[in-house]
Amino acid sequence: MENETKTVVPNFIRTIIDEDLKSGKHAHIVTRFPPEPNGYLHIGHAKSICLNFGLARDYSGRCHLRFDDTNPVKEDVEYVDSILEDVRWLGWDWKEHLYYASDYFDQLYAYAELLITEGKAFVCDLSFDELREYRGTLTQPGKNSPYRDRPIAENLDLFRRMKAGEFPEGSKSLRARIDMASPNLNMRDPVFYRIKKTDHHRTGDSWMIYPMYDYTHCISDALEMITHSLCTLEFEDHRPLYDWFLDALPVPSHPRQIEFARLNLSYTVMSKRLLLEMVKAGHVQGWDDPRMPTIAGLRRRGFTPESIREFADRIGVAKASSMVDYDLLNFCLREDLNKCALRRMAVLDPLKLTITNYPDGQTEDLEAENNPEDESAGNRQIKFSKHLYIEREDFMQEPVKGWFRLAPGKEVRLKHAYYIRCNEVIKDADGQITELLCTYDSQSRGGWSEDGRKVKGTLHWVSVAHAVPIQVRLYDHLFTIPDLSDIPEGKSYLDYINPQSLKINELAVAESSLAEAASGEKYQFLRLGYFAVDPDTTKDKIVFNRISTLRDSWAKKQKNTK
RNA sequence: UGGGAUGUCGUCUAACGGUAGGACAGCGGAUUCUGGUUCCGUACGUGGGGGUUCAAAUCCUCCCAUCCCAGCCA
Repeated sequence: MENETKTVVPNFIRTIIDEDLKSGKHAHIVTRFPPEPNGYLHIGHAKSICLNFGLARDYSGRCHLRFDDTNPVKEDVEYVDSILEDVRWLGWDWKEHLYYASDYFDQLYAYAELLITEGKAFVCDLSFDELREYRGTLTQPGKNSPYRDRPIAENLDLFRRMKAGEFPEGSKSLRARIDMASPNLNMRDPVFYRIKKTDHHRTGDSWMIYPMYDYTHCISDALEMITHSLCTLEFEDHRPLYDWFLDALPVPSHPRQIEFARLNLSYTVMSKRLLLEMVKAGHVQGWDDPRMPTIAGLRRRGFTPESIREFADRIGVAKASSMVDYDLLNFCLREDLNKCALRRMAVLDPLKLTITNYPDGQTEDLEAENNPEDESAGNRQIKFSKHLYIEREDFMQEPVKGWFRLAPGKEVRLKHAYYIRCNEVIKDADGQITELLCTYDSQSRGGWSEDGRKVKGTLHWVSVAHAVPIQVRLYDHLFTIPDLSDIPEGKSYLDYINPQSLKINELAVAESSLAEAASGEKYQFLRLGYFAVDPDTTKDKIVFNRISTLRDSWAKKQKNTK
């Protein structure tokens, strides 16, 4: 990755960093990616990961990976593990800079006592409902809590007893003394410690109280000497609080929070809550279902880390909410795989084709390049014989204008093999085409002839005797509409799940070299698309996921003329 | 209707007072043993009204639209 020499496109965050470096405010930058381990990472997180780690790389700074694990009720080690794996898989290295907010619990607690001592925080006995009432509304100011002016000593005592587990959950909270009349609700004496008698996945049962995000995040950033703390737009309103805590405490630094727009991708959802729902309700088969926008899903589908990083670069970063076209992701995938995926032949919807003038029982080995974009990928042998399969779609009884695939009387090239001409069409009682009888030109071995004859159509094919049956999973968008944030009243995103998002093809056959295909390998099936071997693959059944199709200008043309 | 933010080709994103550029998508063409790739060409945009200025996407002003905020979630 260090070799990626690309022209960096400017953005507002780089502008800020450039200024901070130039002015001497910072000698080097420190960023961080701070996931909460309460779900799997998705491509929206990938944007943030690539942003933070990418900035650190480009500016020779560093990027921390820090788990924001302050709510044991929602968090789990399963998620910690998956996040670690996903970030690593994406190609990033946090080196020794792996942190957990829970590592700061002691320091955080000490700071809280300090805030109390300085009269900047108080223990409040208001219940959830009362608190909501006292908070006021968007247009009306809130009211001071009756406990707001408790003596410092009492606050301290109560807080210590909260810590000791003397009070039930919800009965007390620690709040900052700021301003109940603030137009910013976050500043209306926000709660920043609550009682939760839940075991934490790292600290076990040692804590009865847990600090909240607004308090924890800014201090964690400060302790780690983060210079630029990047987060999404919805935290803009929290920045005053971020700054308030840091101003109120003797922290070693005061990072700058900068907000950017989160990624929205067309035809999918990007909320952990919704994704979790999809998993739980069985609309998909798990977090790593190849239709999911999760890193795990994309990985299983066959997307490469390179393509996702490229995608993250290309979408850029700005403050305006936006929705990125899924086609850009496809483009990045194709761009990457075109360079490195080995070419193979497979037929998804086989139609039998017999070469009548080819010797019975003969088999030939034909030479085929593995990748026209990369000579070093070498060649392989493919088996040719009298009986073949071609794609049913590649034959048309009565060809339309512009058709240059197979049709009665027409000559086409079988890729890497021979020119053939179709002489006869065999149908069953229902009129279904069951077989094509063709003749081949033995002089065109390798798919080329000396006479300069123009044969425009080239088909992929598989020898019947050597065909390896495969299962192919064809995917489409998870949802039927591009913008899931724009759902009419009374409808749910569930109403827009695409029932066609997965089609399983059991008819497909592949050339013999694919018999040993191993999980995770990616190929281009000639003229069909990019495919990855799914982990469901067993010795008896090879399973391929279609990652994406190839561009298809013929299909496009047909669509346009209709 | 309080506060915070944002409006640039269909989409994403540059331009920071001086020719509105790039990418994806689109369209057209060339090359091609993948109707792939590659290459070339082409169309398309500053939310609106006022103002400042020789000059405005950029500065001022009014308006409009969209997004976020009333968890002891992050």
